[in-house]
Amino acid sequence: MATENKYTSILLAAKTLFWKYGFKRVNIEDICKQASCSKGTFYKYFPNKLELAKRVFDYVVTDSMQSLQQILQSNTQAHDKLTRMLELKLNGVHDISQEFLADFYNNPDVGIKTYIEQRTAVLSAEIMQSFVEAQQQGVFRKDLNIPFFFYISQQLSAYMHDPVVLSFFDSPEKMIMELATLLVHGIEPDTKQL
Amino acid sequence: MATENKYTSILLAAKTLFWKYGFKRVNIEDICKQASCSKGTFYKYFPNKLELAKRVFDYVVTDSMQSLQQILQSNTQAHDKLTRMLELKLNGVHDISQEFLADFYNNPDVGIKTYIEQRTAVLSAEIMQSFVEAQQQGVFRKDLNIPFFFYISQQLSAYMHDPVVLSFFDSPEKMIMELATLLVHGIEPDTKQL
DNA sequence: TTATTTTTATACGTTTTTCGTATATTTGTA
DNA sequence: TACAAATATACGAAAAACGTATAAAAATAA
Repeated sequence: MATENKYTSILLAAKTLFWKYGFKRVNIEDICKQASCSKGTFYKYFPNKLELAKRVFDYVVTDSMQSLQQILQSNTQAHDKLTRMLELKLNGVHDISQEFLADFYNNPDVGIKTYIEQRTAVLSAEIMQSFVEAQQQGVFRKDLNIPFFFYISQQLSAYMHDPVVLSFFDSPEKMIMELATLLVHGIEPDTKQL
Repeated sequence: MATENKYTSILLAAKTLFWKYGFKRVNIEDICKQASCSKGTFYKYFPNKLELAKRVFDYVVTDSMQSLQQILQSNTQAHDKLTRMLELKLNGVHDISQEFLADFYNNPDVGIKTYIEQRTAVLSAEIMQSFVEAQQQGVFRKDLNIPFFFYISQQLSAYMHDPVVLSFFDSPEKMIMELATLLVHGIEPDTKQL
């Protein structure tokens, strides 16, 4: 209970700092300070910073994956699903600090490169599967090219932080709405029927 | 010419990195990389990181001060001036990375604390003087308490990054407009006349 | 071109920071 | 009171950053 909380608070503290400053700019004592724990407690739960980063990475990936599943399986319109998906990327996996990924990825540790590649591959496969299942349930039109759509929506969501793009809208939320509306006209089963 | 450009590019690179990560998280080679120069060139123009930070601090302060002067002396309504002033703080001095200031300020270097205090005192005096002059030119009502108003507007602008406050508005820009409008009703010479 | 200056790349010894471990003390809890 | 968990702190070892020096490369001027 209490240990679970300590563990989680370290995980969350690390996530916050890694997202903000990247991997190599953050040291263990920064994390301890943020998590309000001592160094001893940290090393009780995590062997080192790299392992911590792996678990943070896993945590975020798993968390985002669950959120995505929930969205896809929720009983709402495609438009609403899409809106929430785009919002999810804004705060989730896709928004992983570039520095964090770069630092993490460029680590001389031999295993880390393949680790991320495998983990990412599994995640992509799972996401794709979720889309396929949602498609089978009639969320998207039957002949929609899922991988293509997934790629396009990812590319578009990258623009969400672009100041120039954002300047076209009153708020990021409105941009997301616009984007969702735009995409839905191509994927909504009610509008486009075979 | 070229030396001026190199010097400036280092200054701007340092500003960017300090704003993003704070003082102590950034090292010389990060700055060199960002400024596309070698370590040798860096040490040609700057004796060390602390002196660099001082000059960055000076640069930003001077730059913001000039912008403020321009705004106060521009031929526009008080409302417009105020809007632009609040926007200025959003991107300028007031928005100096908290980490940067904290790191910078907490530096064990003996001189740094008094340095910032003096520099800030001078800046405050100059800003106050600018306000007084603007008041004499009829920008604000004659009996407005300038120091009080300055303090209040600074306090309010601190809220501009508060997510909760921002949630009341569609965009930060709208919040600034609201805030300016709110304040103007108390300071606009046309509305409130003796 | 040649001479001069500027910049780069890199190696280096020194200092500082960070790592990970260990231990005594304090805190919270059956 | 006993026991487990967390803290604070000290420590040596490893890594990173500092600041200097120098030779090669690039840019600039005569």
